Amino acid sequence: MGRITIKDIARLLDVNPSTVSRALKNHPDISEPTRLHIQKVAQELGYTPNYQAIGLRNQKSKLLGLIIPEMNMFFFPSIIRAIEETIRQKGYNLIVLHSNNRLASEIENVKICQKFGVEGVMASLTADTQHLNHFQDLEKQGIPVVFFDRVLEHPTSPVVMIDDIATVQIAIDHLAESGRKSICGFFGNEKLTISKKRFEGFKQALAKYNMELPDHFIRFANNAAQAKAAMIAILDYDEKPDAIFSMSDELLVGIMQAVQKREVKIPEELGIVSISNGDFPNFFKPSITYIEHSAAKVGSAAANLLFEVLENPQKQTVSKYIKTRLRVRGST
Amino acid sequence: MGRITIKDIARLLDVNPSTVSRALKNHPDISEPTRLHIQKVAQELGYTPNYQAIGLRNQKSKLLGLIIPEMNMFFFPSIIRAIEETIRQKGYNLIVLHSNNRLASEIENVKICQKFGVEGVMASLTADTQHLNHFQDLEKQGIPVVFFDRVLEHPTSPVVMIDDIATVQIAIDHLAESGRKSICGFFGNEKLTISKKRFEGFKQALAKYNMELPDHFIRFANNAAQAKAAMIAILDYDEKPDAIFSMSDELLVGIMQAVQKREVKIPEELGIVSISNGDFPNFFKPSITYIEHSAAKVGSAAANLLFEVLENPQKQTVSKYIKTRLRVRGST
DNA sequence: TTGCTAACCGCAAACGATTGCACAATCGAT
DNA sequence: ATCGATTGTGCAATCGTTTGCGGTTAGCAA
Repeated sequence: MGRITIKDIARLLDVNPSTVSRALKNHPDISEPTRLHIQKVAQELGYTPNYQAIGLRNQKSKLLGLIIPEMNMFFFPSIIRAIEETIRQKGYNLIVLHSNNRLASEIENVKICQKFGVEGVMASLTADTQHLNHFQDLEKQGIPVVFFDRVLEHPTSPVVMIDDIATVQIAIDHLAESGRKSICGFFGNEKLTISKKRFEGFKQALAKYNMELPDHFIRFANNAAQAKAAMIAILDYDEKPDAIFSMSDELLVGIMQAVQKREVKIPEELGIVSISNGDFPNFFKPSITYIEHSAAKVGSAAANLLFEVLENPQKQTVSKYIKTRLRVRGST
Repeated sequence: MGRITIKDIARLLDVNPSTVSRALKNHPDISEPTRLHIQKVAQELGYTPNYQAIGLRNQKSKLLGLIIPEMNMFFFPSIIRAIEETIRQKGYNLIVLHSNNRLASEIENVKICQKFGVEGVMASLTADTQHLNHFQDLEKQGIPVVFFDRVLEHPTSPVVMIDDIATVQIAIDHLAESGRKSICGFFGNEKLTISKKRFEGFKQALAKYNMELPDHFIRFANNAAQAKAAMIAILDYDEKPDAIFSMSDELLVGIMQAVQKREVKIPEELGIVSISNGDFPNFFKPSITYIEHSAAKVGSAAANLLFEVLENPQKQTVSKYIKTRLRVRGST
């Protein structure tokens, strides 16, 4: 008792499958009575088009691939939500692949995209990804790729990201203007380009205010637990910072665990600013001042950019920078 | 300059596509030299099997569908991670569909599963889902469905969930044993079966200890913001509870925002217990005591159950209850 | 040489849907 | 009445892969 096919309908109505196909897509060749009749029967039988067959015939799949470095609670749920919403309006669906922070998985995920014949790919890279050879295979086959957030320095494809340098600058400006003089910076995996860039912005911003930057005020952490440990160490030093900059929600969570553990007074003893999607800063008391880095905007921009490339394959598509914005809360 | 197909290889080597196909899958009919040669060439050319064609021919897709009511940060990232990991070992991939808490989207998502020819579906329902007609269409076509977490009372398919009554009992036992006498309960959308069941368990557990339950100590909230508002209202009453039970991480977050805002002393003035996946309780100070409801376990159990049904289509497969466990932290 | 069996490979149909083309029927115009 | 155009439908190939069946060799025994 399998699914109803066009062939089944054709046999039942004693017409040719081609007639059914045309009737179902309102092809003008089919007379109105025939068309309506076929559509009614198809409806009654619960006909559902077979995307595998359609895809094979038309060489498209109505599928896009999304490759993310890991499935965590911080950034990617919002990203996925935004991408889904954007592409569904155009009749596309998403196959989400997580790389578990491993390059080997990422390479495998690209292969999976190929096998399923996705028409385009959006990707955010693992920390270990140092080249894009595996993605070049895709582009050789005419499958466009858009990178977002965790990208490489010189990608061959368009990219969606924030202006890291400027964003960090906003954060440090804010801290400096509110009188902070000794700022400690938390960054993600140091192999990631966004970590490097934000760190670069951090150094530039501090230089602007002639602030010193002791080595132990620069912390690279791969996850919340490492951030927590690093933050505890900092709080146990004699020479304490009077402000913290965090480049992500994940690090912020670790930092705040340490802050709560050591019962540091925020903002009196310590000011805190984080780059954030906007949810986690509200989970703490006081709320954390943040630079809004909207995952939703990144997601929809990536999807729209991908469609641009799909619709104008020849045209050189440029990268897109998402605006960030300071949201002052109670931590500064 | 499209992708390399079996036909391309066959033409190049002047053999029949069937020979290439058999060679690539180590069919014994093909002699070793031929087989090795074909495999080498396929490798060099970067041949990637076309799942659309394979699926069409073999009537399978190597795709499973996952339908979730919404893409939030609380439960579903872990679920997705666990399911992915489980099914990938068997060579399957996942297409994740979110219903945005709308029944219409859920119905559409089922249709999408059909179109893509998924071999099975795992689903968690929206609050508005009151019947499973749309899923019965799937099962009529021989596509098994496994429901998890947000399920209906009498599903026709196997279900993965926790023993709601017993789980809440554990929580209340713990609160009662630590001397709490006046417990306020927070529950999710009241149309959800899990909300109803956990509320039922809550009432039973309180009755066991002869505790009273004023109406305003029962709160149904659809999200963290509603939980926060409700919690603030409770803290502003004259008659305050001495403990809070929360049925999910999402509600816990709202509750804690209110607690922090009103600067309630935890656990002195108020004890808190939540059902939780285990991450969020650590984000607060003190850490929140919770009943561990492992999303990872639910996810892998759902995937394994689905495979059981796929591998033994005739056998009646039974539902599975995931064990929960009390984790005492600082809030009680 | 004949007969027989393996070993190896090709042929062709099939999965479901689409589409260029051919063809039959109808209609209007001359 | 004949021609031409228009309308409506069928035929058949195609997408990439799989697989039952058949056929061609080689090898061996009688």
